[in-house]
Amino acid sequence: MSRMHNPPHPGEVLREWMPEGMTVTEAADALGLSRVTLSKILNTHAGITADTALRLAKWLGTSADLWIGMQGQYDLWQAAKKPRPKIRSIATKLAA
Amino acid sequence: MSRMHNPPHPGEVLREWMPEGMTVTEAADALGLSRVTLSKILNTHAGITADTALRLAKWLGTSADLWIGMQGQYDLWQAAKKPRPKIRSIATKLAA
DNA sequence: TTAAGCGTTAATTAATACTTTACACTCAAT
DNA sequence: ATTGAGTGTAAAGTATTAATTAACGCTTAA
Repeated sequence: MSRMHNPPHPGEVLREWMPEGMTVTEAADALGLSRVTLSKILNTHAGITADTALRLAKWLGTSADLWIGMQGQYDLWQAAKKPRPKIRSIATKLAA
Repeated sequence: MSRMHNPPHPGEVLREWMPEGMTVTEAADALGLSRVTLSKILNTHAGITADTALRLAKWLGTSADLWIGMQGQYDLWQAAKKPRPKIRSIATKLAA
């Protein structure tokens, strides 16, 4: 099976997980990140690192996997948009 | 459920996928990467980027997901070893 | 003994995450 | 109307990391 298309930036999803009424400033403090860094993530201007995924997991009680996986899907989708040299499948070669 | 522990570096796994008798030089050519870059990956001295994952997928006929996911698990595991400030779970806070 | 293949290093370039500082904006409360 | 909190964003600096090419020394097979 192939993959979801146009996967969301993890920041968009994180938005939904943010506790009601909690400010970005408070959340950044809770996570031990700067306000700027968290703001960038929430506004899709920075990605989730493994370290950040672990912080989110602790904070929200999710798996770290969820966040790192989301970032991976997003990265893949973005990368797929860019040009890349044609690569011959090994199967094609073996069949030849 | 939690996650596999000590997940392999993607390079180790890639080793197993390398077609019998194919040289590193040939594989690097097929992937459009330099020999140095592929060698580093295979010897666990560099990671798999989204771009590289897409190349491997094309070449080997796997999903790109497989490779990016493996890298994510590896990164997570490595990051988990490093010290990180204690983070209070939101659940704890809500319970308070 | 040559040539191929390999691992590795070095030097360089390019992204990208993170920090702090700073500025301008909105909005609610006084 | 002015303050203050919260926000988004930009700039400047640090650090990490993936990629390149060039080069070296090693091993192995022809």
